[in-house]
Amino acid sequence: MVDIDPWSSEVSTDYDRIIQQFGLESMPFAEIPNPSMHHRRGIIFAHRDLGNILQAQSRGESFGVMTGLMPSGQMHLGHKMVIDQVRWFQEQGADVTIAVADLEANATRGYSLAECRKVALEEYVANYVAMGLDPERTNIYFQSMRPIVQRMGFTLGKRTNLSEFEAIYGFKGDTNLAHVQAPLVQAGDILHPQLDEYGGLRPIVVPVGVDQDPHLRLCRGLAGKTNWFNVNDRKNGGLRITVSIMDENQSIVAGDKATTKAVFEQIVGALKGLGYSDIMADAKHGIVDLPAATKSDRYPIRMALLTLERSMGGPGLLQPSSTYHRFAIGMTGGKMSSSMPETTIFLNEDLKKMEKKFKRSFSGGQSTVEEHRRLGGNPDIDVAFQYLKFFFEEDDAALEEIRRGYVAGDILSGELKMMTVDKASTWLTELSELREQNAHLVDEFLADDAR
RNA sequence: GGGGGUAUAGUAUAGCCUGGUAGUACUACCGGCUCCAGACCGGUGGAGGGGGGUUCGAAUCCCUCUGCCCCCA
Repeated sequence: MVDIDPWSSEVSTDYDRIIQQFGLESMPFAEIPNPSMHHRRGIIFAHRDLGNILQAQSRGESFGVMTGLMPSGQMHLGHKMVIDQVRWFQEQGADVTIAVADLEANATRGYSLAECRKVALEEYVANYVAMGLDPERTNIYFQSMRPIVQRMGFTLGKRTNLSEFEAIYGFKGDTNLAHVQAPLVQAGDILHPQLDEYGGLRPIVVPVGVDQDPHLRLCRGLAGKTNWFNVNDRKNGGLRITVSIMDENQSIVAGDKATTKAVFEQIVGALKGLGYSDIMADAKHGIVDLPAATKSDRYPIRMALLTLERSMGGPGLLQPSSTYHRFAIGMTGGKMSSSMPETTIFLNEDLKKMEKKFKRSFSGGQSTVEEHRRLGGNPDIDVAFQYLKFFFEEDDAALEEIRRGYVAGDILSGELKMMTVDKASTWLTELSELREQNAHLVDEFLADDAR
């Protein structure tokens, strides 16, 4: 995990470094249809394989968005950011799957499953309802009630080992094994929506903060290792498909010569459907070349091969896509953390408490009025401004006007705080009303196996 | 299977040997300063894992359970 220095005004370079370090891709802002506030403001700054999602969407094919919740503690603004993104994907046509990590909360935090359920419904789902997710296309399930995710975690565990966990998570000999199981079950959570019973093969995107990337890297690695067919760049241009022979599929894809030949005929058959005229299959060397294929062809090719793999009895799992958002600064200027209530605002926060928190929040103002008028404030480190930017001011022009006013010294820090408090009050009040009004919908969000 | 260590406030820790007011730092909260916050100054909260024993009195000594750490096999 990379520490993100909240004091730094050179935030963008930090995030550039993260993109480098984590091997992420920058957000292709120009290609995002109907960009949200988070996209426009660069809050969502990177992704992995988002192209899969965008391609599926532009072709009118199905795609999904996945997230999870730990049913402990209260929902706060940090959670809102993720749900806003989930809702955006839903508005773009995604189906939504939400995992309640009750097994994990039970094993690592000592909550009973009954408590988990209560917290999940009353604290989390109630807010999802209020934040406008569509119950028709949202499925919330409990890990404990969907055994397939545990089974998948078990199976996927074959593709990794303790050394990798040590490297990714810093686990050591003293690590409780419940913490070792959790990421595997989580991989099951992320991948299982692709199963035929849960919507079938389609790209799934997981919006997260960068601190969650290790989970996704693991999950992508695990999924990739189960694939029977590889798609790689070909030296002379185009793409090359090779067959990955392992214990599980040896008898199916690599028996005698006749079997191998038949497999390659099937690969060619699957690719023909995509309209390539030049398919160079070489069963003897175990390769199929597509000289004319381009980078953007990877996705349809991959999907065709996964479909073929499934028809042959393989798991046919597509690596999940992901997007990465910046973290909002904590109220006190440091990190926002649910274990430190003074650093964030809860979605059911009392308005007076909220106001108090803003009044106490770190500012980017100067020491005296005179200095402030002369030098202006620094919105990059000013909590009130950052909260308008991340959460409460949807209007870009209005936000920019406030920013200019603050930088110019026309708006004092105290004034900016009051503006933010007003906005936050309105939002929290509306959210609370919506929670009440729509409480009856909570049940409709639950998957059949969660009722 | 055997042996050793450890458990103190939200966090990090002192005190235990030699029983007698649980101390410190950060955090939190309140006040001052400040347009506000921070910094700074002043103040206020909050704690010995569970059970049992010894004792007038136990964080401290003993037993035990539980959690965590380590060593040997």
